[in-house]
Amino acid sequence: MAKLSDLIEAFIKQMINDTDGTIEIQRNELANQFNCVPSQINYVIDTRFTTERGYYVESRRGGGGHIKIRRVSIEHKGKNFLMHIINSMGDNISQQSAYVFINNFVDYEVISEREGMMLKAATSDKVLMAAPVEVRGYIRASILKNMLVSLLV
Amino acid sequence: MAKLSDLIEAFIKQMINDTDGTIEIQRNELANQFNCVPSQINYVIDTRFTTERGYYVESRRGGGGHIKIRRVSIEHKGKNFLMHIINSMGDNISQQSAYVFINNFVDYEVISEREGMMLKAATSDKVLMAAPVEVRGYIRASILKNMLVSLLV
DNA sequence: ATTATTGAAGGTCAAAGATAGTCAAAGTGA
DNA sequence: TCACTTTGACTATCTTTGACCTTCAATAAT
Repeated sequence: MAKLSDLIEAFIKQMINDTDGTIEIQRNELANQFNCVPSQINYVIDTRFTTERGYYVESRRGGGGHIKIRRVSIEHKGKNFLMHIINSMGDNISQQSAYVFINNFVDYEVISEREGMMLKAATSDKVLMAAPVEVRGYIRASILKNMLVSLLV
Repeated sequence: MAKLSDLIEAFIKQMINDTDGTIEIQRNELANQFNCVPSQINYVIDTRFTTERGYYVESRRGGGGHIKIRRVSIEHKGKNFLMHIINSMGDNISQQSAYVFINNFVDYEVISEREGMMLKAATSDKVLMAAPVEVRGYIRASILKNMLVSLLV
């Protein structure tokens, strides 16, 4: 018997294929269809629909809450390049290192200067000051990758 | 009934678009149309049509009372407007609140949709997961403001 | 003319309801 | 054994509801 998570993964991918690349699900409802606990949906999303694999995920809690999953397109050559770089990034990145990535993207015209500025603003040390020093690099990596993937949507 | 608030928000925005930017509603009447309690109208206004989000709200009680919602005028678009909003933002912002800001900027055409996506990507709960929950709102506010300021350059 | 009363709005706030997220222990299988 | 999966108790966030409060305009009472 195939693993439940694999089934859920396949199901979600099918849904995405059936649409134009974006779906919106309700965690509880989906968990119900698969007879599993709701948090298993999170597990599937966290392990299979990551930025590294080219997915952009948003969610909202409370009444009317939902999870939105978008598959980004990597058909264009610039996009493919970007995806490779995202995959090569670690999950703990310094400001300096982030800026090197960003400058390169601008140099290679993968992103615009304006976008580069926004990326730098979002990944600067200054902006993460309120975060404990041990986790800044992780947050920065997460922000950087998520923003880059959002550009591929 | 899921997403009632979103429906009401959309309805009000539509009304505003259909006019020259100012509408006058009666709380009870609107609540009636949506089959909800009157105070839900307040909830929608308080969370989506605040001054800092580009709307000006006035109201009057008693007989003939009403709520007037005005969208900040076209003349105030652009850098000054953005700067003004940035200054009025608190320093602790939830994802939901950030997204409302961002949606409004896109609506106002102060930023592009692509830039809106990047802002959302950078201010999502998901991306700040590694930060202690008590400081997330502060980091988010910092990211949001810094990114917006970077657009003013 | 002045004041008191009343009914018709809108405002507040906190509890209850509805979702989703987290984390770590327990289970599984190669 | 070791990495991956499954579960569930606990947490965080957003929405809906309702009881109670405040304000205003019209008008009745003095």
